[in-house]
Amino acid sequence: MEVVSCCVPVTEEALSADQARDLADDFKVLSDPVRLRLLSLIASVPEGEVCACDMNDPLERSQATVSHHLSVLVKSGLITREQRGKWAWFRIAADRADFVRSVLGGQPVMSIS
Amino acid sequence: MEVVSCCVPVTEEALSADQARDLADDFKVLSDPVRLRLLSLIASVPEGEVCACDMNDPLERSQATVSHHLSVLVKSGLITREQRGKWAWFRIAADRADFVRSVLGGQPVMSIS
DNA sequence: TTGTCATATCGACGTTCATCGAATCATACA
DNA sequence: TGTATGATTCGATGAACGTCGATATGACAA
Repeated sequence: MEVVSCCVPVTEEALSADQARDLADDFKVLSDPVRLRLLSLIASVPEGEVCACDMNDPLERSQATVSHHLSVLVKSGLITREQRGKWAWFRIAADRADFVRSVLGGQPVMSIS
Repeated sequence: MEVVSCCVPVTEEALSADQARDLADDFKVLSDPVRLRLLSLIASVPEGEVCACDMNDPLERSQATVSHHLSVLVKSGLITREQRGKWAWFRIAADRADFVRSVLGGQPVMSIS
């Protein structure tokens, strides 16, 4: 990083419009309280996975709404979905566990992408 | 952390409804591409601060829109505003510089709050 | 005071999105 | 097959929010 004036800039270069749009989309996934609670619910169980059937009641939302938010989380890559028999099981994506921990727990971590 | 089963949970406890709402509000600030570009613009200049008058053209938004987003960023505590003469100058809040760097640049950082 | 310029606020509009009931799809079991 | 149950998709509705033109505010200059 080249310092051309009195201060060291916080970042090296400004974001392009495309970069900003992609980054904003990432944050949009995390900007809904129901999605954060779903993420948190899955992240906190010792078994490492939760059945969709166990996520309706605690969140006080309809089954359709919970299913919608779960699909957004799956699409974003933060959680994975596995069908076993007639139940769907969800777990934190292995490669995003550190990131999820930081988002939910406030511990040091790596960047969003 | 107590491990009661086969695996170590990603997080210790699930979020409450209130915690989730507060956290979602934080992420909402970052979920708009114009706000991310403003943040990025301010963070990338060696001088450490940018006049509002220099942020309309590059973003291709009206003066009213840019002003609106700047006020959202100020309200969130990510940037500060200083009036000097008839110009308003904005800089990254000193205590959030590390966080902003991580959001924009993808380097290791601390949590959002 | 008067005028001009920079910025913030107001009011309105359109889009996005969270939500839910209903319909549909998929799986298990009789 | 047929029925029951879990889960997703569809369609509609209302709220939140990004956007901008117009207006207001506040500061400097003449």
